[in-house]
Amino acid sequence: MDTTWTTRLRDSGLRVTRPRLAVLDVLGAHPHADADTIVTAARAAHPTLSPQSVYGVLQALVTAGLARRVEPAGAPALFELRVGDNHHHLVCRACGVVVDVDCAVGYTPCLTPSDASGFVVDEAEVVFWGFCADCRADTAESAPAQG
Amino acid sequence: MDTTWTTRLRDSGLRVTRPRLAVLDVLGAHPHADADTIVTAARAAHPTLSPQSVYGVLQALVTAGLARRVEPAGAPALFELRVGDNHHHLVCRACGVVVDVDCAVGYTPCLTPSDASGFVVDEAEVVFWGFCADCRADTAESAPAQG
DNA sequence: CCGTCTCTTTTGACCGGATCAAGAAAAGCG
DNA sequence: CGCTTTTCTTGATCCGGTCAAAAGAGACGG
Repeated sequence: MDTTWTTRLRDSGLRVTRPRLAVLDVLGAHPHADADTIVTAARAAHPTLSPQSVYGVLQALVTAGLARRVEPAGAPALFELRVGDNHHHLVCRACGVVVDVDCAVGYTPCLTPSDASGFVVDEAEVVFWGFCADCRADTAESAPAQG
Repeated sequence: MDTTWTTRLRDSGLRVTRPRLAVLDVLGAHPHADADTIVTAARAAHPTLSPQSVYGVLQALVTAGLARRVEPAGAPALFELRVGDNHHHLVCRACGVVVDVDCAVGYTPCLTPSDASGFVVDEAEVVFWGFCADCRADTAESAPAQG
């Protein structure tokens, strides 16, 4: 995979460095990792890696279009490598786990709001909130009824 | 309006206090205000109001279902009074202005992801990102092409 | 293969938004 | 009016993330 990442970094005009390869490798293994998780996991490959370096790497990757930043409300930012496809996220209110989902109707039904109010919309970000199978079982007796 | 708020607070089991009425009044005038804006504006009616008090009031309102908290990525949390209807938001990447939009198809087309992966979904949060009419005019020559 | 330049990483301080905890004040009720 | 409970105030604290300067490593030319 390092070969692939090397190519992709070069194609994006970015230098190939150990911190970047380490972060990319972690993102490949953890599809929705937050910065702290990335730091911890990436240190397996690069023990002296600092949190700030990871922030720098992530920002470079996002700017280059190699990674995408997702910020669920009330949670630290997550990073993922799947870019370019219009997929969305399913977030568990209890454990915070994030799962990718394709848009409900196949193409992009939500990309056109009923009234754009003069806006030029370039992205529709959809977050489905709920409870995953595991947490639903755990909290079956005290499920909050919302909305 | 105070009369209405008084009734709604009582109906929700909350005591009627000046800070709460002040915050509700501000939310009525600013449909998508952040905490800082609320503090500043509410001080017109209650000069000694502290930021922490506003946070407390907002949390109480959200818990009681009188207000809703919205957290666009990269921006401080916003609060709005429109609750219960399944409306979404249009956010300008340049100036940050937020506009309400009804869901594209009238009812809730996005509430059912194609594959829920065992999740029980209770809310679909949709954020449309783009540029508002004013900012589109301002940045017409350097519009970023994304996605 | 080495020197040089530029981009990255590292280190450290710093910032804003938000939360937590304890005492003072006010709302609600009899 | 006085009591009880909720709420507001005050202050400290936490966390994720950013900013700036200096050390280090990648990439290109010789």
